[in-house]
Amino acid sequence: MPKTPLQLIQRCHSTPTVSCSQCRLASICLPISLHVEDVDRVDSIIQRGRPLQKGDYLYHAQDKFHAVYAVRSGTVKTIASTNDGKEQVTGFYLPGEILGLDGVATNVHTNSAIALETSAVCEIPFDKLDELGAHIPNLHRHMFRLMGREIGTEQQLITLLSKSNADERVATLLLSISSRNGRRNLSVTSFRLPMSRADLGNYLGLTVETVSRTLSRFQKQGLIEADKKEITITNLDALRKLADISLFDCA
Amino acid sequence: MPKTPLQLIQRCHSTPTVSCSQCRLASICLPISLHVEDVDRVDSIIQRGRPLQKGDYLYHAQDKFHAVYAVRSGTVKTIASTNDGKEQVTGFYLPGEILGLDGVATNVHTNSAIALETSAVCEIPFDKLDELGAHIPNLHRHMFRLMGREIGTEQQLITLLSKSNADERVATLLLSISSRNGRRNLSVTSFRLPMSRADLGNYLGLTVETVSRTLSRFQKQGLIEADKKEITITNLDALRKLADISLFDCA
DNA sequence: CTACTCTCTTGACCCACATCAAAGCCGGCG
DNA sequence: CGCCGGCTTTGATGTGGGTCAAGAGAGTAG
Repeated sequence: MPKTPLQLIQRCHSTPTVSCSQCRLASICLPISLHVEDVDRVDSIIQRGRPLQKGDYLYHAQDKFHAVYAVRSGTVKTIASTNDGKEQVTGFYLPGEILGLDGVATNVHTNSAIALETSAVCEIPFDKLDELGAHIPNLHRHMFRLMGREIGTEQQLITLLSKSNADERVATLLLSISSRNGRRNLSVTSFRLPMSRADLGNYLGLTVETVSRTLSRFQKQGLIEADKKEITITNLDALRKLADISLFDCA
Repeated sequence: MPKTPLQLIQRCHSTPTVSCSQCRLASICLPISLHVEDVDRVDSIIQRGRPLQKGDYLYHAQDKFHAVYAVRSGTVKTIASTNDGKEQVTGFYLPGEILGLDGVATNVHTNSAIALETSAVCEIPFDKLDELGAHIPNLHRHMFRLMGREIGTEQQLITLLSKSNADERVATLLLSISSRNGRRNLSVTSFRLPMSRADLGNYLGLTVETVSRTLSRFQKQGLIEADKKEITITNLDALRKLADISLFDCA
């Protein structure tokens, strides 16, 4: 039975076509191959969620956990709240990425997920996915990889927060967003930062002011051009030299 | 078929007896019940590793991933190295805890694991565990919980690193180690910090000096008594008030 | 016993980033 | 149009914790 190379589906996903009417799990997750009929089986349990507007909650902390979510378009952030009311942005999720894996441990979401802009999200019931795994041998391993990747990403963020200064943090995040947009190795590349300076700062453990200042300085130094949320990386090598820790580049 | 309540095995684990000659997975992981024969099946794939001396590596970063490890006695730390040679302590693992889940995503460990003192560790081949899951329905879900817990723990550390000052960080860690030692709600409790001040600081994103100063001040304020690595919490409530973020208390 | 090393503690100083403050920019709406 | 509220930028000032330096213990080897 022929395998479905990921490349194909992924291309379909990054430039959506009519035929790609449903999210395809295989295209969202890590690069392994599934049998064609398995891809279909997996896809059949995926629900297309209603579109999210900016500020809409996908789920709240304390909600019962029943599904993970794949971002089709737009951007979603996850935040965790501490006892004393502080909020920590724990992740940004771009198209093709999976969120909602918090909650697997306790069956309750520990984060809230909020759309940063108009977004489309697919819902993947976790129990059904788990059941399907009994018939599709690779699927469980696949899900483990998914969670393992989340662990890896978080460890890199921990290192970043623990060991880096403001320049390194901001540079790292710019490179991360850029490469997750598929602009991995272009020497000059521009993209949109979908989140506010406040969200950026919160995620990176910095204040709004520091983020803003750092971006301004990067611009003066000719590393980037920044117009509000539109960013152009003009000196990739210099930016890379700043960001010794590569966030999200693991897999 | 009767279920094996976790309580029983766990008690066996925390005060090892002759009959508990092998680590029992069920006793190490999250509180779910397995059928008795399933517990045996799972245990049958577990290898008892050779004892580790202080400073010994359990595995190195870049090693091929083939197993996760359960700490039976002693303490193990995991560290991640950045491109430019900095090292980040990503976790401390006490008896009954599982490490090695980094590497699930890429089949290569991204951390190194090092014994902080003489330690005994069991090796659980991941592939075999995964295979067993086909016969033991709960097992896969169990492993998901395990990884989900790791994700939760890391998110709490991220919040701690991003939002807290030195006092909060140190207080949080003390409470975490204390409760993981089983001294959860005793108003006066003492325990041993198995890691050096340097490791503590590295983990918490602080310098050795700051850790030392903070502990000294806690002592002056009557929150704790500290004699080198021996710690006694003398004012639990005050310490709790400092540490708004509860590390490792999720599950 | 001394000498050496490693870890921990304490003090003095300094700097990166937080905080406080103010002004610019932009979109929405009456 | 002009007003208002949110987001961003920039400047001025303050401070928590990093850095540097010097001892103090404690363990180990000789």
